[in-house]
Amino acid sequence: MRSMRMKNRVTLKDIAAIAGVSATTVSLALNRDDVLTEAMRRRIRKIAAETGYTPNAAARALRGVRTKSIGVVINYFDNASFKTVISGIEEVTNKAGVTFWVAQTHDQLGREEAQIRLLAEQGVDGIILMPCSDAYAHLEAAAAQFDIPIILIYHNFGNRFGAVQVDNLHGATEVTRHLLAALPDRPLVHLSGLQGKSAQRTRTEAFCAVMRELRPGVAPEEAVIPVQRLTLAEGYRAMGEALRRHSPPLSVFACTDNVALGVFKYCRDHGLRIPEDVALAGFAGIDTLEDLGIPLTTVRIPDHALGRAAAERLLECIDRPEKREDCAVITLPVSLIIRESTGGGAQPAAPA
Amino acid sequence: MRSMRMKNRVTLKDIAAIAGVSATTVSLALNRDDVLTEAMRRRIRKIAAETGYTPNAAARALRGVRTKSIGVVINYFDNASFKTVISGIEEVTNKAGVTFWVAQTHDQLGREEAQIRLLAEQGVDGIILMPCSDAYAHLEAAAAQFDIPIILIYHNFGNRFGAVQVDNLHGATEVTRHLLAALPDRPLVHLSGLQGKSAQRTRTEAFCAVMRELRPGVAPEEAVIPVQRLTLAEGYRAMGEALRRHSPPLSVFACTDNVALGVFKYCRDHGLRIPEDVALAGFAGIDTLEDLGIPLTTVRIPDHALGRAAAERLLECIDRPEKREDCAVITLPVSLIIRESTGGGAQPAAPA
DNA sequence: ATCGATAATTGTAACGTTAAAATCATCAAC
DNA sequence: GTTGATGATTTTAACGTTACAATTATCGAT
Repeated sequence: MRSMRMKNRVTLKDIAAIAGVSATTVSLALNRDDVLTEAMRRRIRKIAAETGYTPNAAARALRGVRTKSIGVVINYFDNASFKTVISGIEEVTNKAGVTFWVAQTHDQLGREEAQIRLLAEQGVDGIILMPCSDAYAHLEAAAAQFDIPIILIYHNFGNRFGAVQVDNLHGATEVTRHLLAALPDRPLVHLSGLQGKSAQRTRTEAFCAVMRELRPGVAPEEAVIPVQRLTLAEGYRAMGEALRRHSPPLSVFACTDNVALGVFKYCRDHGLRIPEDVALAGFAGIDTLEDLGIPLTTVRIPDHALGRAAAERLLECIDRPEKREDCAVITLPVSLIIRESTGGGAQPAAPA
Repeated sequence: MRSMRMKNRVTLKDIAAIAGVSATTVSLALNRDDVLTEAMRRRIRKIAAETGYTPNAAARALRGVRTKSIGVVINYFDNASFKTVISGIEEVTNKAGVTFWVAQTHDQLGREEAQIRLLAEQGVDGIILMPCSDAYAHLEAAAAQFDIPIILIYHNFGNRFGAVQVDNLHGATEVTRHLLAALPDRPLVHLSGLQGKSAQRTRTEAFCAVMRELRPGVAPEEAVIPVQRLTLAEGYRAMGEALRRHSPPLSVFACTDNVALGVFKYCRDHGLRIPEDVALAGFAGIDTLEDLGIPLTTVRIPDHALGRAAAERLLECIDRPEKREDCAVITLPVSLIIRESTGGGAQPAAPA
């Protein structure tokens, strides 16, 4: 029993033989509701169910039919936003009977290109991509060659591709204003990500704009300390750098919660109190931090809604090819969450 | 230029036409090194590269050729182990030129079944599965119907499937012994996961065995407090339950780091000090906790090696079908990490 | 030059599905 | 009871690739 391998998947032809009809009839019975006799359709579907028939996706794809699958490409599987975006995507695709494949790029252009290509070769109907840089030539090539739509998330390339992002401008402006207002007497530095991607660039620019407005005495560039990657370790390193420029008390705006965690650790290791010695804010709230007792002021971004929006747009582009010309960039709102790392709820975000 | 969609992917036949040879020759040139003239092979490969040819995966799969892709199915994308297992898998598959698709089951049997089926239909050569229960009928069915191997991770179904797991018995025994030795005067409870899966069952059994040996006065069952899911919230709830049975000081062995985090939070919220009032140990170390300043005693499990081992075994089964009969369960060693949540490094694990 | 043997290349068929065209059945209307 | 029209079903062909059998080219030995 166990060793009996039924190597041969049951196929349309098999069912056709059992039912005494043609393969086409079986195909029609299984895929259409408007064409065969009710009785015939039911009879064939019953046989299909009993024999455990499953359509051969390869044959379908070869025939040029939708595979009802999409690809999702992100930088790292352990990106803090990943699980939430994915759940948003899943919500939409599940409802539409579409499955998705996930791949990671390690934030390397070569891998991004390879993964996109692989997904396309596997016959996905479209791709949701968190790009690792501003480069897009390979994306245009792939989209054209395989004739599939690509929707970007978190970043945008001007209006070259459809994209869903968050309001980095507003978020970073708010955080910066908050830090300056809450602790007007302290120097403020910004631990800033590499400027190769739109989201990071926008945050940094917003920071500089607010600084120019409210701290006219300081050259904003002086207050920007670059981190090479958005990691805890880099945040730790950059915080050391910051303290070489300013002695506490000090305010810090980290471009990412992950980077902010590096600052937390640095302070713990060096006996600096938050917020007394170092006021700290992050960005792109890791929502588990609160439960872990890490009260970080941050900007919460709507990862779930972003995933939903991206999936909805992609499915629309797949169904209606004319929609692919629409390269609008959707920007979702963000919200400032004030916690103890910047002095606690002293300044409510809005009157109750 | 941009609007020019070259709907037609270049195919073997196209290259054949350009080169003035047959499609078969092109296929040979691209896939084999031992059959054509060196010159011919080079000439054709050059054309293929220039035209941007990519093989049609669907056609290959239909022909019954390996797709060089495998499926990885886990419970949740935000499972703390996920990113590390995946990186282990990726290391092996990358080297072999194999890609993988990832899917999640939400720990629901129905979804597990559906995802496996979908992956199989897409033509993967094999599947690595973190099962959501002890049920395996659907797995045997899928493995037989699609003639693909399945390797389990983290859990095992006796010797019915090849599996790679960690030494839960040893790990749980060590933690329990450590807690009893470090704090001999306190009551000890175990927050225990649902017993439907082998890993959780083994941990609970190990706990009970040690208790029977070293605390003969207590019925081990009395010391077991079940959690319904392996979440922080459930850990929080269960901790309340524990404190209804025993007043502090108390020792707690949580079946999972996630559950232990719930205990941490409970203690923070209720003014209980760790380890003074509550000594706490977890399992399956979340390696970021240390950096976050959460000094949890735990059992570190080798997620990366586990991913590697599973991928290696799967690829072997794919290449050599006779290996599929080998349903051995590989058990990887674990290590006890002692931190402050059980009183710190007072008891070194082994003499230096 | 012719034959044999070996290497290089090609033609054919098939994988499972479905769009489109073709055939067949049914039945109302004259 | 033949005609037309409508609906149900089938035949044919094709998607791109590769295993296999068949063919053709090459070249050394006679």
